[in-house]
Amino acid sequence: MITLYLAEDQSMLNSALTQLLELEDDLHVIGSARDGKMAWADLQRLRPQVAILDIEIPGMSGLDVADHLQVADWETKVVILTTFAQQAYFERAVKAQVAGYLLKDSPSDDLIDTVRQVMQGKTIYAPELVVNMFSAATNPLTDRELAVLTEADKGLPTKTIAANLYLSAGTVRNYLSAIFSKLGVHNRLEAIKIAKDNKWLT
Amino acid sequence: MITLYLAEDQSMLNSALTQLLELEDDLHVIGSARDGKMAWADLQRLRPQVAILDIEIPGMSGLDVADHLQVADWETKVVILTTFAQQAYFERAVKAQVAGYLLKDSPSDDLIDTVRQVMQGKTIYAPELVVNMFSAATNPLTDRELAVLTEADKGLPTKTIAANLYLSAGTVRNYLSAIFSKLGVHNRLEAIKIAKDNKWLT
DNA sequence: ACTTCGATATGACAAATGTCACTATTTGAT
DNA sequence: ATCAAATAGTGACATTTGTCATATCGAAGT
Repeated sequence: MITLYLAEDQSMLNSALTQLLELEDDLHVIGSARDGKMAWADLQRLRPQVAILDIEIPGMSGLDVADHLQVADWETKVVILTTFAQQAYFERAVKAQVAGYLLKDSPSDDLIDTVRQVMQGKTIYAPELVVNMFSAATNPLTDRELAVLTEADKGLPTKTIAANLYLSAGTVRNYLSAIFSKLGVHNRLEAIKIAKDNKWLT
Repeated sequence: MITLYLAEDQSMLNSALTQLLELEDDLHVIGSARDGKMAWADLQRLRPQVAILDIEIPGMSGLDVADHLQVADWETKVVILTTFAQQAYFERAVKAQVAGYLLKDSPSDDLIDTVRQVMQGKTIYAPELVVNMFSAATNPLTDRELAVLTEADKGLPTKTIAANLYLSAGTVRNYLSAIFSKLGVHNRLEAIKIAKDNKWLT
C-alpha cells in the first residue's frame, strides 16, 4: 500500500485526483492541502511515501516544499505536478532531486503510473522538459535582478521596491539599469515584457 | 441516464473528470475533446444532454461553442467550467443562456451536483460571479485615452507615443495623467495592469 | 443659445527614472 | 590563493514622467 499526499490548489483537480487515486487498491491518499504551508505542516506529521505537489500554490510553492523535504531527508518521494513546461521550475525541481515531474497536460493515468514507478526507485520526467534542457534561452538575470523586476512588475515605484527588498533606492535603480542593459531595453515596461515573453517572469 | 460531453484541454483534469463522472450510475460520458472545434463537431453528432465546456481551450472557446449550441436550439444544456471569475466571460455565458457556470476552484462533487441540477431545469451559477454582476466596471476611458494607453503598453516613451499618434508630447502626458486619475493610480504600469484586468486592453 | 465634454495644446514645476562612475563585501570556481 | 561575479551601496547628472492650470475648438445635449 502506497501512502500519498496531494498539494494542489485547484479544488476541482484536487478532489477529482484524490477520489481517483483512492480507487486504486494499492494507493491511499492520507491527506491533501490547497496551500503550501499547510502541506508542509501535514507532511511532517504524516510522512507519506509520495508527495504530489503543484508548484503554483499559495503560501509556499511546491518547489519550496520539495526543498524542505530534501533537507529533511526522509523516505518521502516527491512528484511535481504542474501546468506549464517552464524550464526554470524544472531545473529547480531537478536540483531538489524530485522523483517525478509531470505536466497537467497528461492523462490522469500517467500520474498513477508515475507514482508506482517512483516507488520502485525510478525517476520520471516529462519528456517535453528534458528536450528543452539544451535549447532554452537561459535567463541572463541574477536572482536579485529578477526579484527587483518582479516588484517592478507590480507597478511599484523605486522607493517601494527598495523598501520591500530591504535595499536602498539607488541599488534598485542600479539593478534596473543592469537589467535594461542585459535585455537591451531602456525602461521597466519593455524589460518586463521581455522577461515575461521568455517566462523568466510570471 | 444522463449523457455528457466534456471539453477541457488540460488532460489531467479531462481524464480525471471523465473517469469520475463515469463512476456515477446515472451519468455517462459519451465523448470528450481537448479543443473547441473538435468539441463542436462531436456535439453535432452526439447530441449529449449536457456539455461541460472549459472556456480557454484551443481552436474555439467554450463560449463560442455555447453560442453555437444556443443557435442550434437543441436539448443540450451547457455547463461552463473555468478557472477564473472573469466578469466579461460570465456575462457572455449568461447571454448564451448557459445552464451552469462553475469555477474549477470548487470540488469535483459540485460538478456532479450541477449536472444533475441542470437536468432538472435549474440554472446554477457560482455565487462569486453573481455578486459581482452589479458592480461591473465600465470602461471610463475615452477612445483617445485608450489609444495612448495602448501605445504605452508597448513600452514606448512619451515622445514616441506622441509621434505615433500625431500628438504633442504634452498632450500625451495629459492623457496619461487623465487616465491615472480616472483609474486611481500614479504610473503607466499600474494603469496598464488595471486596464488589462478589466479587459479594456488586450 | 448655452453648457458640457472630448480632443488638443502650452508652459511650469516637482518627482521619479535611468545612466555612470566608483567602492566594498561576499561567495564560488579555478 | 586568487579572480570573477553577485550583491549592495553612494553621489551626481540628464532625462522622463506625472501634475496642474489654463486655453481653444467642435460636437452633442438640454
